[in-house]
Amino acid sequence: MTTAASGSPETGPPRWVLHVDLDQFLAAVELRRRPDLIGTPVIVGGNGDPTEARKVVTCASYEAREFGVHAGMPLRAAARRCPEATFLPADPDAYDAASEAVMGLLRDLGHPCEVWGWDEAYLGARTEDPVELAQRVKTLIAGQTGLSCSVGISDNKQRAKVATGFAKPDGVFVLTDANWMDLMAQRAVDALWGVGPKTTKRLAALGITTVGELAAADAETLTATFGPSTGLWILLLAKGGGDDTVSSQPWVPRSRSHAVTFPTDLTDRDEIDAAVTELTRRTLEEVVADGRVVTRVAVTVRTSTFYTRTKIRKLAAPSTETAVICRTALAVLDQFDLGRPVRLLGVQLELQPPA
DNA sequence: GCATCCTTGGTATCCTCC
DNA sequence: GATGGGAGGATACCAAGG
Repeated sequence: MTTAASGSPETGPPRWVLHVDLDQFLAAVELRRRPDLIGTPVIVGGNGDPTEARKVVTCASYEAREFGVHAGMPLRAAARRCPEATFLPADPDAYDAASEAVMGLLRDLGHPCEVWGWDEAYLGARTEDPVELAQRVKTLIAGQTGLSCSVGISDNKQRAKVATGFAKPDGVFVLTDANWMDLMAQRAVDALWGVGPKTTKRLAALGITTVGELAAADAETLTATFGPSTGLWILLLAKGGGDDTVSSQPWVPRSRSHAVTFPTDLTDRDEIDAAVTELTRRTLEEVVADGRVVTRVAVTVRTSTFYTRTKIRKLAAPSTETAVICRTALAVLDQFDLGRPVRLLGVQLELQPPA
């Protein structure tokens, strides 16, 4: 190791950020209980029926990806590309359990551990040998759970996440100031974590298409285009910077929501009302089970033309009362012009911070 | 009493990620 | 010709209040 991570005191080992990412997580959990499918294309999504309309791929095994199948693709399209694949329904309980087993192992390592969803976590560690730690993590997870993971190593979360991309599958990769520009300068800006298709397009309008060009861009131009916060943030990302905090504090959700895309569009107002009421009740039950209290109620409507809008209303006072919250949801729904068939309805409950 | 500036709260939308 | 579901942060705009 030639380059020390930042943030270390004058004495003691440097501080590193390790991004641990489970490989093809949902598919891997399925393969663990269906070893006969190892080495074959497996596609997880919907209810496991590849002819099901309006459902998409949640996770594709590496073998399925070779056919061009990827997350977010309609199941029917996936079936056309890879008819020999095994299609499996999503099993959230199994993924919850597998994820918790892995995160428990990571927390027990004694380093700050920040969990990011089902299949990712960051470790903050002071060590002279982060690669050894990464290998130890991989061995531990594989031995205890049978799951493989990749580990990206850097001095901040964003760059560690990019490093994981170089590590996949089942590898370890170190990305620091020493090799950042060599590896990233010629890549398109959307190689940066946090730069998506919209930002890529707006940057292209400024004549910026690569990470190197973005890193050399004028800060004032960027802030004028993207605002003071986002403009400086993407400039920092391009230079290899990012957020170097790793917190073990448990994640506290700010909201809870559910949405459904209907197999056929709804046109009957009573049916629409009933669907919003059902979504509200289901979401509220989960909120109450978590001991949380609702402050605002949002309703999302997507019409048959894919026109999607959200409206939101603050409650007169924080509440967990079903009648109050359902009434509010229906009142918000009432603000929409429901002249077109409804494809999707969603309800989001915003929550009071816990005391 | 009126105009102006600043702050804050509320809402809507955009963008990104897994 | 097809576009799921869940979540969070940033930005923009408007209205109200000081």
